Amino acid sequence: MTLKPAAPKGAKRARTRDALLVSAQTLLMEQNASALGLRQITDHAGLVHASFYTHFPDVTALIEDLAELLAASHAAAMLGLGVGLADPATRFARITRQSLRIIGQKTGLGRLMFDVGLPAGGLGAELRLRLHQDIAEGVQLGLFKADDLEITASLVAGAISGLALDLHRGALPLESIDDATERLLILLGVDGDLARRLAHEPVDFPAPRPMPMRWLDLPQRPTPDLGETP
Amino acid sequence: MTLKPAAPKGAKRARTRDALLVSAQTLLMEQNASALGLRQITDHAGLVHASFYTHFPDVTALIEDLAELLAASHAAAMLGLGVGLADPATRFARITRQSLRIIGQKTGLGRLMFDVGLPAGGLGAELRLRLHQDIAEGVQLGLFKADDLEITASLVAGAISGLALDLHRGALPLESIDDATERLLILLGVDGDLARRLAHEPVDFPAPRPMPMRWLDLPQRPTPDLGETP
DNA sequence: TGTACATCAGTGAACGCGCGTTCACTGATGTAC
DNA sequence: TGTACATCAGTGAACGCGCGTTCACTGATGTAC
Repeated sequence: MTLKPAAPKGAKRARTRDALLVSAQTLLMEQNASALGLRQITDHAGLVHASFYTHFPDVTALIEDLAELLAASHAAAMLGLGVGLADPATRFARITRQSLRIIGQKTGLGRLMFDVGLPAGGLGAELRLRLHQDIAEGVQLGLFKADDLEITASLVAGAISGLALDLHRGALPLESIDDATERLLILLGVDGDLARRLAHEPVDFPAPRPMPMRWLDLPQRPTPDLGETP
Repeated sequence: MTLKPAAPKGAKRARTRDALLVSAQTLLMEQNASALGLRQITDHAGLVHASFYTHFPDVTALIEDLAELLAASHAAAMLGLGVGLADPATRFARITRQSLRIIGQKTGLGRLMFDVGLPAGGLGAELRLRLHQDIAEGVQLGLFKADDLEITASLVAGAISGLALDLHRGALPLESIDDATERLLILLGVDGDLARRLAHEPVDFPAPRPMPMRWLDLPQRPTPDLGETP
Protein backbone atom coordinates (compact mmCIF):
# COMPACT_ATOMS: atom_id res chain seq x y z
CA MET A 1 0.00 0.00 0.00
CA THR A 2 1.11 3.55 -0.76
CA LEU A 3 1.09 6.45 1.63
CA LYS A 4 -0.87 9.44 0.46
CA PRO A 5 1.80 11.76 -1.02
CA ALA A 6 0.80 14.81 1.03
CA ALA A 7 -2.00 15.70 -1.38
CA PRO A 8 -2.70 19.44 -1.51
CA LYS A 9 -6.16 20.98 -1.67
CA GLY A 10 -7.94 20.50 -4.97
CA ALA A 11 -4.89 19.80 -6.97
CA LYS A 12 -5.70 16.64 -8.82
CA ARG A 13 -7.71 18.50 -11.39
CA ALA A 14 -4.83 20.91 -11.97
CA ARG A 15 -2.36 18.07 -12.32
CA THR A 16 -4.43 16.20 -14.88
CA ARG A 17 -5.02 19.40 -16.77
CA ASP A 18 -1.29 19.99 -16.90
CA ALA A 19 -0.80 16.39 -17.97
CA LEU A 20 -3.05 17.01 -20.96
CA LEU A 21 -1.11 20.15 -21.85
CA VAL A 22 2.17 18.27 -21.49
CA SER A 23 0.83 15.49 -23.67
CA ALA A 24 -0.12 18.01 -26.34
CA GLN A 25 3.30 19.65 -26.20
CA THR A 26 5.02 16.30 -26.55
CA LEU A 27 2.92 15.36 -29.55
CA LEU A 28 3.49 18.75 -31.14
CA MET A 29 7.21 18.11 -31.14
CA GLU A 30 6.59 15.61 -33.93
CA GLN A 31 3.53 16.83 -35.81
CA ASN A 32 1.73 20.05 -36.49
CA ALA A 33 -1.28 21.42 -34.70
CA SER A 34 -3.81 20.59 -37.38
CA ALA A 35 -3.10 16.87 -36.97
CA LEU A 36 -3.53 16.99 -33.20
CA GLY A 37 -6.59 14.97 -32.21
CA LEU A 38 -8.47 14.64 -28.97
CA ARG A 39 -7.86 10.90 -28.68
CA GLN A 40 -4.15 11.30 -29.32
CA ILE A 41 -3.85 13.73 -26.45
CA THR A 42 -5.77 11.63 -23.93
CA ASP A 43 -4.18 8.35 -25.01
CA HIS A 44 -0.72 9.80 -24.55
CA ALA A 45 -1.73 11.13 -21.14
CA GLY A 46 -3.07 7.72 -20.11
CA LEU A 47 -6.72 8.75 -19.96
CA VAL A 48 -9.87 7.58 -21.65
CA HIS A 49 -10.72 10.01 -24.41
CA ALA A 50 -14.03 11.06 -22.89
CA SER A 51 -12.11 12.45 -19.91
CA PHE A 52 -10.88 15.22 -22.15
CA TYR A 53 -14.19 17.01 -21.68
CA THR A 54 -13.68 17.24 -17.96
CA HIS A 55 -10.94 19.78 -18.66
CA PHE A 56 -11.50 21.38 -22.05
CA PRO A 57 -14.56 21.84 -24.25
CA ASP A 58 -12.56 20.92 -27.35
CA VAL A 59 -9.05 20.73 -28.78
CA THR A 60 -9.14 24.35 -29.89
CA ALA A 61 -9.64 25.42 -26.28
CA LEU A 62 -6.66 23.36 -25.18
CA ILE A 63 -4.49 24.93 -27.85
CA GLU A 64 -5.57 28.40 -26.82
CA ASP A 65 -4.71 27.53 -23.25
CA LEU A 66 -1.35 26.28 -24.44
CA ALA A 67 -0.73 29.62 -26.12
CA GLU A 68 -1.59 31.39 -22.86
CA LEU A 69 0.74 29.08 -20.99
CA LEU A 70 3.47 29.97 -23.46
CA ALA A 71 2.93 33.68 -22.88
CA ALA A 72 2.84 33.24 -19.12
CA SER A 73 6.00 31.13 -19.16
CA HIS A 74 7.74 33.77 -21.21
CA ALA A 75 6.66 36.46 -18.77
CA ALA A 76 7.92 34.32 -15.88
CA ALA A 77 11.26 33.86 -17.61
CA MET A 78 11.62 37.64 -17.80
CA LEU A 79 11.40 37.96 -14.01
CA GLY A 80 14.60 38.55 -12.14
CA LEU A 81 16.02 40.83 -14.82
CA GLY A 82 15.43 43.90 -12.66
CA VAL A 83 13.19 44.97 -15.44
CA GLY A 84 10.58 46.77 -13.42
CA LEU A 85 13.13 49.29 -12.26
CA ALA A 86 15.22 49.83 -15.37
CA ASP A 87 14.70 52.46 -18.04
CA PRO A 88 13.14 51.41 -21.38
CA ALA A 89 16.45 51.08 -23.19
CA THR A 90 18.01 48.83 -20.56
CA ARG A 91 14.77 46.90 -20.32
CA PHE A 92 14.59 46.45 -24.07
CA ALA A 93 18.16 45.19 -24.20
CA ARG A 94 17.74 42.72 -21.35
CA ILE A 95 14.39 41.35 -22.46
CA THR A 96 15.53 40.97 -26.03
CA ARG A 97 18.73 39.22 -25.07
CA GLN A 98 16.99 36.88 -22.66
CA SER A 99 14.16 36.09 -25.09
CA LEU A 100 16.52 35.33 -27.95
CA ARG A 101 18.70 33.27 -25.64
CA ILE A 102 15.73 31.12 -24.64
CA ILE A 103 14.50 30.67 -28.19
CA GLY A 104 17.96 29.66 -29.32
CA GLN A 105 18.39 27.15 -26.51
CA LYS A 106 15.00 25.52 -26.19
CA THR A 107 14.28 23.74 -29.43
CA GLY A 108 10.81 22.83 -28.32
CA LEU A 109 9.82 26.41 -27.72
CA GLY A 110 10.90 27.45 -31.20
CA ARG A 111 8.95 24.57 -32.65
CA LEU A 112 5.81 25.70 -30.84
CA MET A 113 6.27 29.27 -32.00
CA PHE A 114 7.35 28.79 -35.60
CA ASP A 115 6.69 25.30 -36.87
CA VAL A 116 3.59 23.98 -35.23
CA GLY A 117 1.06 26.52 -36.44
CA LEU A 118 -0.48 27.75 -33.22
CA PRO A 119 -3.11 30.50 -33.53
CA ALA A 120 -0.90 32.99 -35.37
CA GLY A 121 -2.30 36.18 -33.91
CA GLY A 122 -2.27 35.30 -30.25
CA LEU A 123 1.20 35.46 -28.77
CA GLY A 124 2.92 37.28 -31.62
CA ALA A 125 0.37 40.08 -31.59
CA GLU A 126 0.62 40.48 -27.83
CA LEU A 127 4.42 40.67 -27.83
CA ARG A 128 4.26 43.10 -30.71
CA LEU A 129 1.90 45.34 -28.78
CA ARG A 130 4.07 45.35 -25.68
CA LEU A 131 7.12 46.10 -27.78
CA HIS A 132 5.31 48.93 -29.45
CA GLN A 133 4.42 50.44 -26.08
CA ASP A 134 7.97 50.08 -24.80
CA ILE A 135 9.33 51.80 -27.89
CA ALA A 136 6.79 54.60 -27.59
CA GLU A 137 7.78 55.09 -23.97
CA GLY A 138 11.45 55.14 -24.89
CA VAL A 139 10.81 57.74 -27.56
CA GLN A 140 8.87 59.90 -25.13
CA LEU A 141 11.72 59.77 -22.65
CA GLY A 142 14.15 60.78 -25.39
CA LEU A 143 16.07 57.50 -25.11
CA PHE A 144 14.98 56.34 -28.55
CA LYS A 145 14.77 58.54 -31.62
CA ALA A 146 12.22 57.63 -34.25
CA ASP A 147 11.02 59.86 -37.06
CA ASP A 148 8.19 57.48 -37.66
CA LEU A 149 7.23 55.44 -34.63
CA GLU A 150 5.06 52.97 -36.55
CA ILE A 151 7.75 52.15 -39.08
CA THR A 152 10.38 51.79 -36.37
CA ALA A 153 8.21 49.50 -34.27
CA SER A 154 7.39 47.39 -37.29
CA LEU A 155 11.04 47.12 -38.34
CA VAL A 156 12.23 46.23 -34.86
CA ALA A 157 9.48 43.74 -34.13
CA GLY A 158 10.09 42.07 -37.45
CA ALA A 159 13.85 42.04 -36.99
CA ILE A 160 13.48 40.38 -33.60
CA SER A 161 11.23 37.72 -35.12
CA GLY A 162 13.77 37.19 -37.86
CA LEU A 163 16.58 36.76 -35.37
CA ALA A 164 14.47 34.39 -33.30
CA LEU A 165 13.63 32.31 -36.34
CA ASP A 166 17.25 32.03 -37.46
CA LEU A 167 18.43 31.24 -33.94
CA HIS A 168 15.80 28.53 -33.76
CA ARG A 169 16.77 27.13 -37.15
CA GLY A 170 20.41 27.16 -36.15
CA ALA A 171 21.29 29.57 -38.97
CA LEU A 172 22.55 32.03 -36.38
CA PRO A 173 24.73 31.07 -33.37
CA LEU A 174 23.88 32.12 -29.82
CA GLU A 175 27.02 34.27 -29.78
CA SER A 176 25.38 36.62 -32.29
CA ILE A 177 22.67 37.67 -29.86
CA ASP A 178 24.48 40.55 -28.18
CA ASP A 179 25.78 42.05 -31.42
CA ALA A 180 22.33 41.74 -32.94
CA THR A 181 20.82 43.48 -29.91
CA GLU A 182 23.30 46.29 -30.38
CA ARG A 183 22.10 46.77 -33.92
CA LEU A 184 18.48 46.75 -32.79
CA LEU A 185 19.26 49.52 -30.31
CA ILE A 186 20.89 51.55 -33.04
CA LEU A 187 17.82 50.97 -35.17
CA LEU A 188 15.89 52.49 -32.29
CA GLY A 189 18.05 55.59 -32.48
CA VAL A 190 20.20 54.82 -29.45
CA ASP A 191 23.68 56.32 -29.61
CA GLY A 192 26.39 53.90 -30.73
CA ASP A 193 28.38 53.82 -27.49
CA LEU A 194 25.35 53.39 -25.30
CA ALA A 195 23.97 50.73 -27.61
CA ARG A 196 27.19 48.77 -27.35
CA ARG A 197 27.25 49.11 -23.58
CA LEU A 198 23.63 48.04 -23.07
CA ALA A 199 23.82 45.14 -25.49
CA HIS A 200 26.91 43.73 -23.82
CA GLU A 201 26.06 44.62 -20.23
CA PRO A 202 26.89 41.64 -18.01
CA VAL A 203 23.63 40.18 -16.77
CA ASP A 204 22.90 37.04 -14.77
CA PHE A 205 20.32 35.59 -17.07
CA PRO A 206 18.29 33.09 -15.08
CA ALA A 207 18.22 29.64 -16.67
CA PRO A 208 14.85 28.92 -18.23
CA ARG A 209 12.74 26.04 -16.93
CA PRO A 210 12.99 22.96 -19.11
CA MET A 211 10.18 22.08 -21.50
CA PRO A 212 7.43 21.00 -21.41
CA MET A 213 5.67 23.88 -19.69
CA ARG A 214 3.17 23.45 -16.89
CA TRP A 215 0.85 25.90 -15.14
CA LEU A 216 1.87 24.33 -11.83
CA ASP A 217 5.49 25.31 -12.48
CA LEU A 218 4.62 28.98 -12.65
CA PRO A 219 4.73 31.29 -9.61
CA GLN A 220 1.21 32.61 -10.20
CA ARG A 221 -2.13 31.45 -11.46
CA PRO A 222 -2.04 27.68 -11.15
CA THR A 223 -5.74 27.50 -12.08
CA PRO A 224 -6.42 29.48 -15.25
CA ASP A 225 -9.98 30.32 -16.26
CA LEU A 226 -11.42 28.73 -19.29
CA GLY A 227 -14.02 30.33 -21.51
CA GLU A 228 -16.48 33.06 -20.56
CA THR A 229 -17.44 34.01 -17.02
CA PRO A 230 -20.98 35.32 -17.42
CA MET B 1 -25.66 24.71 -80.01
CA THR B 2 -22.38 26.35 -79.05
CA LEU B 3 -19.37 26.83 -81.28
CA LYS B 4 -16.18 25.34 -80.00
CA PRO B 5 -14.37 28.27 -78.39
CA ALA B 6 -11.11 27.85 -80.28
CA ALA B 7 -9.89 25.15 -77.92
CA PRO B 8 -6.10 25.03 -77.64
CA LYS B 9 -4.07 21.84 -77.52
CA GLY B 10 -4.35 19.89 -74.30
CA ALA B 11 -5.63 22.72 -72.25
CA LYS B 12 -8.70 21.33 -70.54
CA ARG B 13 -6.64 19.53 -67.97
CA ALA B 14 -4.73 22.74 -67.20
CA ARG B 15 -7.95 24.71 -66.87
CA THR B 16 -9.56 22.29 -64.46
CA ARG B 17 -6.38 22.12 -62.47
CA ASP B 18 -6.39 25.90 -62.17
CA ALA B 19 -10.06 25.77 -61.25
CA LEU B 20 -9.19 23.53 -58.30
CA LEU B 21 -6.44 25.91 -57.22
CA VAL B 22 -8.80 28.86 -57.55
CA SER B 23 -11.40 27.01 -55.54
CA ALA B 24 -8.86 26.36 -52.80
CA GLN B 25 -7.78 30.00 -52.75
CA THR B 26 -11.37 31.15 -52.48
CA LEU B 27 -12.06 28.82 -49.59
CA LEU B 28 -8.86 29.85 -47.85
CA MET B 29 -10.10 33.43 -47.78
CA GLU B 30 -12.55 32.32 -45.10
CA GLN B 31 -10.94 29.42 -43.29
CA ASN B 32 -7.50 28.12 -42.53
CA ALA B 33 -5.61 25.45 -44.35
CA SER B 34 -6.12 22.69 -41.78
CA ALA B 35 -9.88 22.84 -42.33
CA LEU B 36 -9.56 22.58 -46.11
CA GLY B 37 -11.04 19.29 -47.28
CA LEU B 38 -10.96 17.50 -50.61
CA ARG B 39 -14.74 17.54 -51.01
CA GLN B 40 -14.96 21.24 -50.23
CA ILE B 41 -12.50 22.02 -53.00
CA THR B 42 -14.17 19.89 -55.65
CA ASP B 43 -17.71 20.92 -54.65
CA HIS B 44 -16.80 24.57 -54.94
CA ALA B 45 -15.19 23.90 -58.33
CA GLY B 46 -18.31 22.09 -59.54
CA LEU B 47 -16.72 18.65 -59.78
CA VAL B 48 -17.44 15.29 -58.25
CA HIS B 49 -15.02 14.72 -55.41
CA ALA B 50 -13.40 11.69 -57.00
CA SER B 51 -12.21 13.91 -59.85
CA PHE B 52 -9.75 15.48 -57.47
CA TYR B 53 -7.43 12.51 -57.97
CA THR B 54 -7.16 13.20 -61.66
CA HIS B 55 -5.12 16.28 -60.75
CA PHE B 56 -3.58 15.85 -57.32
CA PRO B 57 -2.71 12.81 -55.21
CA ASP B 58 -4.05 14.53 -52.08
CA VAL B 59 -4.84 17.90 -50.55
CA THR B 60 -1.29 18.34 -49.30
CA ALA B 61 -0.03 18.15 -52.88
CA LEU B 62 -2.51 20.81 -53.95
CA ILE B 63 -1.39 23.09 -51.16
CA GLU B 64 2.24 22.61 -52.09
CA ASP B 65 1.37 23.46 -55.66
CA LEU B 66 -0.45 26.54 -54.41
CA ALA B 67 2.70 27.62 -52.58
CA GLU B 68 4.69 27.18 -55.79
CA LEU B 69 2.10 29.18 -57.67
CA LEU B 70 2.46 31.91 -55.08
CA ALA B 71 6.23 31.97 -55.52
CA ALA B 72 5.93 31.96 -59.31
CA SER B 73 3.35 34.75 -59.25
CA HIS B 74 5.62 36.80 -57.05
CA ALA B 75 8.52 36.26 -59.41
CA ALA B 76 6.32 37.27 -62.35
CA ALA B 77 5.26 40.42 -60.52
CA MET B 78 8.93 41.37 -60.19
CA LEU B 79 9.41 41.34 -63.96
CA GLY B 80 9.56 44.68 -65.69
CA LEU B 81 11.49 46.31 -62.90
CA GLY B 82 14.68 46.28 -64.97
CA VAL B 83 15.97 44.12 -62.23
CA GLY B 84 18.22 41.89 -64.26
CA LEU B 85 20.37 44.84 -65.25
CA ALA B 86 20.44 46.87 -62.06
CA ASP B 87 23.06 46.70 -59.30
CA PRO B 88 22.16 44.85 -56.06
CA ALA B 89 21.24 48.02 -54.14
CA THR B 90 18.86 49.29 -56.81
CA ARG B 91 17.49 45.80 -57.23
CA PHE B 92 16.94 45.40 -53.50
CA ALA B 93 15.12 48.73 -53.31
CA ARG B 94 12.86 48.05 -56.27
CA ILE B 95 11.99 44.48 -55.31
CA THR B 96 11.31 45.42 -51.72
CA ARG B 97 9.11 48.35 -52.67
CA GLN B 98 7.15 46.36 -55.20
CA SER B 99 6.75 43.35 -52.90
CA LEU B 100 5.53 45.44 -49.98
CA ARG B 101 3.24 47.36 -52.30
CA ILE B 102 1.61 44.15 -53.48
CA ILE B 103 1.23 42.71 -49.99
CA GLY B 104 -0.34 45.94 -48.81
CA GLN B 105 -2.78 46.06 -51.68
CA LYS B 106 -3.84 42.48 -52.17
CA THR B 107 -5.61 41.37 -49.02
CA GLY B 108 -5.93 37.84 -50.28
CA LEU B 109 -2.21 37.45 -50.77
CA GLY B 110 -1.47 38.55 -47.21
CA ARG B 111 -4.05 36.11 -45.94
CA LEU B 112 -2.37 33.27 -47.80
CA MET B 113 1.04 34.22 -46.49
CA PHE B 114 0.28 35.10 -42.88
CA ASP B 115 -3.11 33.84 -41.76
CA VAL B 116 -3.85 30.63 -43.55
CA GLY B 117 -0.99 28.49 -42.33
CA LEU B 118 0.57 27.29 -45.57
CA PRO B 119 3.69 25.13 -45.25
CA ALA B 120 5.72 27.65 -43.24
CA GLY B 121 9.14 26.82 -44.60
CA GLY B 122 8.41 26.85 -48.29
CA LEU B 123 8.07 30.34 -49.65
CA GLY B 124 9.49 32.20 -46.69
CA ALA B 125 12.65 30.13 -46.69
CA GLU B 126 13.13 30.58 -50.42
CA LEU B 127 12.73 34.36 -50.29
CA ARG B 128 15.07 34.47 -47.32
CA LEU B 129 17.72 32.56 -49.24
CA ARG B 130 17.47 34.82 -52.28
CA LEU B 131 17.67 37.86 -50.04
CA HIS B 132 20.70 36.44 -48.33
CA GLN B 133 22.43 35.93 -51.68
CA ASP B 134 21.55 39.42 -52.85
CA ILE B 135 22.94 40.92 -49.67
CA ALA B 136 26.11 38.87 -49.95
CA GLU B 137 26.56 40.06 -53.53
CA GLY B 138 25.99 43.66 -52.47
CA VAL B 139 28.59 43.33 -49.75
CA GLN B 140 31.10 41.84 -52.16
CA LEU B 141 30.60 44.73 -54.55
CA GLY B 142 31.11 47.20 -51.71
CA LEU B 143 27.58 48.56 -52.02
CA PHE B 144 26.50 47.18 -48.67
CA LYS B 145 28.61 47.20 -45.53
CA ALA B 146 28.00 44.43 -43.02
CA ASP B 147 30.31 43.48 -40.17
CA ASP B 148 28.38 40.29 -39.73
CA LEU B 149 26.63 39.15 -42.87
CA GLU B 150 24.47 36.57 -41.11
CA ILE B 151 23.15 38.99 -38.54
CA THR B 152 22.47 41.62 -41.16
CA ALA B 153 20.63 39.21 -43.41
CA SER B 154 18.56 37.96 -40.50
CA LEU B 155 17.69 41.47 -39.35
CA VAL B 156 16.75 42.65 -42.81
CA ALA B 157 14.74 39.56 -43.74
CA GLY B 158 12.88 39.80 -40.45
CA ALA B 159 12.28 43.51 -40.79
CA ILE B 160 10.81 43.02 -44.25
CA SER B 161 8.48 40.32 -42.90
CA GLY B 162 7.47 42.64 -40.10
CA LEU B 163 6.68 45.45 -42.51
CA ALA B 164 4.75 43.08 -44.75
CA LEU B 165 2.72 41.81 -41.81
CA ASP B 166 1.85 45.29 -40.59
CA LEU B 167 0.99 46.46 -44.09
CA HIS B 168 -1.26 43.45 -44.45
CA ARG B 169 -2.90 44.06 -41.09
CA GLY B 170 -3.43 47.70 -41.96
CA ALA B 171 -1.26 48.85 -39.05
CA LEU B 172 1.05 50.56 -41.51
CA PRO B 173 -0.14 52.69 -44.47
CA LEU B 174 1.15 52.12 -48.01
CA GLU B 175 2.77 55.56 -47.87
CA SER B 176 5.27 54.23 -45.34
CA ILE B 177 6.81 51.82 -47.81
CA ASP B 178 9.42 54.10 -49.33
CA ASP B 179 10.59 55.50 -45.99
CA ALA B 180 10.77 51.99 -44.60
CA THR B 181 12.82 50.88 -47.59
CA GLU B 182 15.21 53.76 -46.95
CA ARG B 183 15.75 52.50 -43.43
CA LEU B 184 16.33 48.98 -44.67
CA LEU B 185 19.01 50.26 -47.03
CA ILE B 186 20.67 52.10 -44.17
CA LEU B 187 20.51 48.88 -42.15
CA LEU B 188 22.41 47.33 -45.05
CA GLY B 189 25.12 49.95 -44.68
CA VAL B 190 24.13 52.05 -47.67
CA ASP B 191 25.07 55.70 -47.34
CA GLY B 192 22.20 57.96 -46.22
CA ASP B 193 21.94 60.03 -49.38
CA LEU B 194 22.07 57.06 -51.68
CA ALA B 195 19.56 55.19 -49.53
CA ARG B 196 17.14 58.08 -49.75
CA ARG B 197 17.58 58.33 -53.51
CA LEU B 198 17.11 54.62 -54.16
CA ALA B 199 14.15 54.25 -51.84
CA HIS B 200 12.31 57.13 -53.47
CA GLU B 201 13.46 56.58 -57.05
CA PRO B 202 10.46 57.02 -59.36
CA VAL B 203 9.58 53.63 -60.75
CA ASP B 204 6.66 52.50 -62.90
CA PHE B 205 5.55 49.64 -60.73
CA PRO B 206 3.45 47.34 -62.89
CA ALA B 207 0.02 46.68 -61.44
CA PRO B 208 -0.21 43.17 -60.00
CA ARG B 209 -2.67 40.69 -61.47
CA PRO B 210 -5.83 40.36 -59.41
CA MET B 211 -6.32 37.36 -57.14
CA PRO B 212 -6.95 34.48 -57.36
CA MET B 213 -3.77 33.26 -59.02
CA ARG B 214 -3.70 30.84 -61.94
CA TRP B 215 -0.85 29.01 -63.64
CA LEU B 216 -2.43 29.90 -66.96
CA ASP B 217 -2.08 33.60 -66.14
CA LEU B 218 1.68 33.31 -65.88
CA PRO B 219 4.03 33.92 -68.82
CA GLN B 220 5.88 30.60 -68.31
CA ARG B 221 5.20 27.07 -67.22
CA PRO B 222 1.48 26.61 -67.70
CA THR B 223 1.86 22.87 -66.89
CA PRO B 224 3.86 22.39 -63.70
CA ASP B 225 5.24 18.99 -62.81
CA LEU B 226 3.84 17.16 -59.86
CA GLY B 227 5.84 14.77 -57.73
CA GLU B 228 8.99 12.92 -58.78
CA THR B 229 10.18 12.39 -62.33
CA PRO B 230 12.04 9.08 -62.03
C1' DT C 1 -10.64 12.52 15.20
C1' DG C 2 -14.44 9.59 13.07
C1' DT C 3 -18.40 8.82 10.38
C1' DA C 4 -21.99 9.97 6.62
C1' DC C 5 -22.76 12.32 2.69
C1' DA C 6 -21.92 15.21 -1.54
C1' DT C 7 -19.15 16.40 -5.16
C1' DC C 8 -16.95 15.56 -9.23
C1' DA C 9 -12.73 13.50 -11.95
C1' DG C 10 -12.45 9.81 -14.67
C1' DT C 11 -14.80 5.46 -17.10
C1' DG C 12 -16.46 2.64 -20.90
C1' DA C 13 -19.68 1.93 -24.33
C1' DA C 14 -22.28 3.67 -28.02
C1' DC C 15 -23.67 6.99 -31.76
C1' DG C 16 -23.71 9.21 -36.29
C1' DC C 17 -20.99 11.67 -39.54
C1' DG C 18 -17.87 13.22 -42.95
C1' DC C 19 -13.54 12.05 -44.31
C1' DG C 20 -10.19 10.09 -47.95
C1' DT C 21 -9.75 6.44 -51.17
C1' DT C 22 -11.10 2.80 -54.86
C1' DC C 23 -13.13 1.39 -58.96
C1' DA C 24 -15.66 0.18 -63.16
C1' DC C 25 -17.86 3.35 -66.19
C1' DT C 26 -18.87 7.01 -69.87
C1' DG C 27 -18.38 10.33 -72.99
C1' DA C 28 -15.61 14.18 -74.62
C1' DT C 29 -11.01 15.30 -76.56
C1' DG C 30 -7.12 14.19 -79.38
C1' DT C 31 -4.75 11.23 -83.05
C1' DA C 32 -3.86 8.26 -87.20
C1' DC C 33 -4.89 7.26 -91.64
C1' DT D 1 -11.47 17.03 -94.84
C1' DG D 2 -13.74 12.68 -93.00
C1' DT D 3 -13.93 8.50 -90.52
C1' DA D 4 -12.32 4.95 -86.86
C1' DC D 5 -9.97 4.38 -82.91
C1' DA D 6 -7.38 5.47 -78.55
C1' DT D 7 -6.77 8.21 -74.73
C1' DC D 8 -8.06 10.08 -70.60
C1' DA D 9 -10.83 13.81 -67.78
C1' DG D 10 -14.59 13.41 -65.20
C1' DT D 11 -18.60 10.30 -63.06
C1' DG D 12 -21.26 8.07 -59.43
C1' DA D 13 -21.58 4.67 -56.13
C1' DA D 14 -19.57 2.23 -52.46
C1' DC D 15 -16.21 1.21 -48.63
C1' DG D 16 -14.18 1.32 -44.04
C1' DC D 17 -12.27 4.29 -40.60
C1' DG D 18 -11.37 7.48 -37.03
C1' DC D 19 -13.25 11.48 -35.57
C1' DG D 20 -15.83 14.33 -31.89
C1' DT D 21 -19.61 14.07 -28.80
C1' DT D 22 -23.12 12.02 -25.33
C1' DC D 23 -24.32 9.65 -21.33
C1' DA D 24 -25.26 6.79 -17.29
C1' DC D 25 -21.89 5.01 -14.26
C1' DT D 26 -18.25 4.43 -10.44
C1' DG D 27 -15.17 5.33 -7.16
C1' DA D 28 -11.88 8.60 -5.29
C1' DT D 29 -11.56 13.23 -3.17
C1' DG D 30 -13.38 16.79 -0.27
C1' DT D 31 -16.82 18.55 3.29
C1' DA D 32 -20.09 18.83 7.31
C1' DC D 33 -21.15 17.51 11.61
